[in-house]
Amino acid sequence: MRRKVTLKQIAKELDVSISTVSKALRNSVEISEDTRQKVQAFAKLYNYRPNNIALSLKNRKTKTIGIIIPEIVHHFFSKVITGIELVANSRGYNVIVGLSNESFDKEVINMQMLANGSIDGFILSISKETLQQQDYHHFTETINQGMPIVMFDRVVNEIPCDKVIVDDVKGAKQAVEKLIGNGCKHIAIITTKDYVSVGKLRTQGYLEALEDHKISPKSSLILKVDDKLLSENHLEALEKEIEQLFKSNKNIDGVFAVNELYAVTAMKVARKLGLEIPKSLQVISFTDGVLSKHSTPSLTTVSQHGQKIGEKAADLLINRLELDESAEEEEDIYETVIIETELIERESTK
Amino acid sequence: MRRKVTLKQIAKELDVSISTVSKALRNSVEISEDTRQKVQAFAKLYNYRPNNIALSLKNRKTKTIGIIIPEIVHHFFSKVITGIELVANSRGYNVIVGLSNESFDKEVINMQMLANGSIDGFILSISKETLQQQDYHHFTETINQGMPIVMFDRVVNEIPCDKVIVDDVKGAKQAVEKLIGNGCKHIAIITTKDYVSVGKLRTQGYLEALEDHKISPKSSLILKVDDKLLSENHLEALEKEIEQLFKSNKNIDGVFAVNELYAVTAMKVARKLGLEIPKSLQVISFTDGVLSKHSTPSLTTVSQHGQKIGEKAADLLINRLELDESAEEEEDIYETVIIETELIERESTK
DNA sequence: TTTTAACACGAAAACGTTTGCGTTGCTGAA
DNA sequence: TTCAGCAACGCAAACGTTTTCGTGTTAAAA
Repeated sequence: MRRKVTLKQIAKELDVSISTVSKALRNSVEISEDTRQKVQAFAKLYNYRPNNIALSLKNRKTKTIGIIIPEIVHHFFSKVITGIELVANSRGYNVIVGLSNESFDKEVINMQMLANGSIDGFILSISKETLQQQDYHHFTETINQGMPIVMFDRVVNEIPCDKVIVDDVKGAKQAVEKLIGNGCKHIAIITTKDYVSVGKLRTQGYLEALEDHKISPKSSLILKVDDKLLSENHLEALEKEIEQLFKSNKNIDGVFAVNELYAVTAMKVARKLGLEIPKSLQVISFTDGVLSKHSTPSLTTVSQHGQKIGEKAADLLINRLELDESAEEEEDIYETVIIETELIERESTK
Repeated sequence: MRRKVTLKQIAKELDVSISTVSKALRNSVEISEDTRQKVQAFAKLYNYRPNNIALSLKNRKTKTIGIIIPEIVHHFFSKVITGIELVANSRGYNVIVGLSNESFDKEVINMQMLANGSIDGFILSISKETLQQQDYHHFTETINQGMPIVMFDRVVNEIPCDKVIVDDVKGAKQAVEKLIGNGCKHIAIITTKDYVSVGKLRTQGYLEALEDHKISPKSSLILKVDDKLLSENHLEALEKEIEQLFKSNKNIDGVFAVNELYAVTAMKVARKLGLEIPKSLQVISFTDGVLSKHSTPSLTTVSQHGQKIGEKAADLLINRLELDESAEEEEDIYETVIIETELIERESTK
């Protein structure tokens, strides 16, 4: 087993100085053609690669991006990561992942673990607990220390950083308008509690669509599900809540759900109650994931283009990183990019 | 904006040497109570954290694990990452992710990017292209350089490293035996081409189960789907193939699919052909993901316990890393851990 | 022959730590 | 008074790079 070879070892072996080796490998004109070739041949033979850590220390940049997300077993987030990784890699960056597991503490700890030199900047989506507690000091602190952050999807406006979001209001509105256009008169929404910003915004879109079409919203048609029910272990409880919704509102002919799980569960319950989809009940869901495509009937969804979000976020971050480099003067002008949603029609609507 | 503070700055500010600061912060007895407190107070005030990169360089270890997987938008792989991240974090390690996208070249490049000092060891699952080309030099080379690798799920025996796998043969066999026990007489399998090791093994389990029950396998009941059809864009082609299978074998009463997508697609086709599940057709799938849980009917599956696989892999790797440390003498005894599969019964079987 | 310039290379600093060891200054004992 | 011994601290090396600034040699120009 031969350990990784260093400049020093090459230098010793060839009886030249470390600097000569370094320069020879970087094709410096200072080095004679002769030694240059000797060094390069030797380096290739021993498969020399510069030590990344040493470079990071010297350059004071790691060419690594830190990602903090609530969970990874989630179609949307993994799509975003795919996008980030794609552009990061093509621009010579690595990607290091931390999971907050929707917990404030883990979010803070994860950020601290990474902020001490391991990475050049963050791309993150805020955990629910953090949103609930509204404690954002760990974000502002890292930003103050000169480490840029790009937030996506779950963002908060107060924090000075670039953001990539979808227009949740607009996307939801379009979905509900689709239902209205398809003849639905009594449209229910299955959403989350309000502290989840995206849930709140999608609810707002729902309300705006109704309002625009002179339909007065009924609070009994708005089901705000507790987040605990999102975990896969509380399916029955979720089903119960939704069943209750249908039973106390027999005339529901359209459902807008803020995520796939709510939608497929609603379809399941509806089918149990004898409703036919899309004949007597039409369903649209936010978030275009695997479930939508393969459920029966397949779901009409509002696609968020997770991968595109990731790509854009990575581009924003790397741009800022490499801009800092040249013009050390940082303009505190932050961008908020809105990725357009897209209504993907499938079998759950007419 | 105050940049990250270093030992040097603290030293200068307090008019002591760098070593004094370092020792004071680490509570060395060499330092007087007085200065120790002064230093610690100052450090806390300025929120000093040792620079990870500098530590990595000095200690020649990064406390970071590199993961290379074919894709991340995949329930199984993201579950594995969750597991890895869980134990890695609890043991003080970070996790850096590279996606091979099932490509040999990207796998090699990704490994090279990380192997140059950025990480202490790899956890990986081999890309399909690599399996097809059977070119494993990048694995053996990194191992030769003293960087341990743990492989999971898609492994190859020739490579000297720890491995975490599920018993694909046994899992598949149990599934098929379940179908047989439930009265199925004509059981089809929908699998992949043989170079995908897990596909091959699961097929083997299928055959063994049949053999054990004196059922002679019929080649017409074995559908080996081309991988290209796994990508979400070739759904119709996949459906066609499966439809063909059903049409040329009208008596099929059981289907064992090596992944969820094949299974739900099979159910979809079957339903279209007028087959009732599970009455006239029972379906079991390998890989317990989101689809299984939420499809209609929900799928009976062979769960691989992805998270547990990740946890075990991380433990193996970190154990080896921290063993190297003390007893530099490495025993080349590698472990292959088998995570038991579990048959999760749902609505697609009687 | 002497000066100059090009050429080829080496020494050393720097990035931020940790740590073994050397160096002060002082106290107490001989 | 002298010296051992201790307390408290600083020096310097090391991790592996890159890069600036020498420095020595040689050949060409004066």
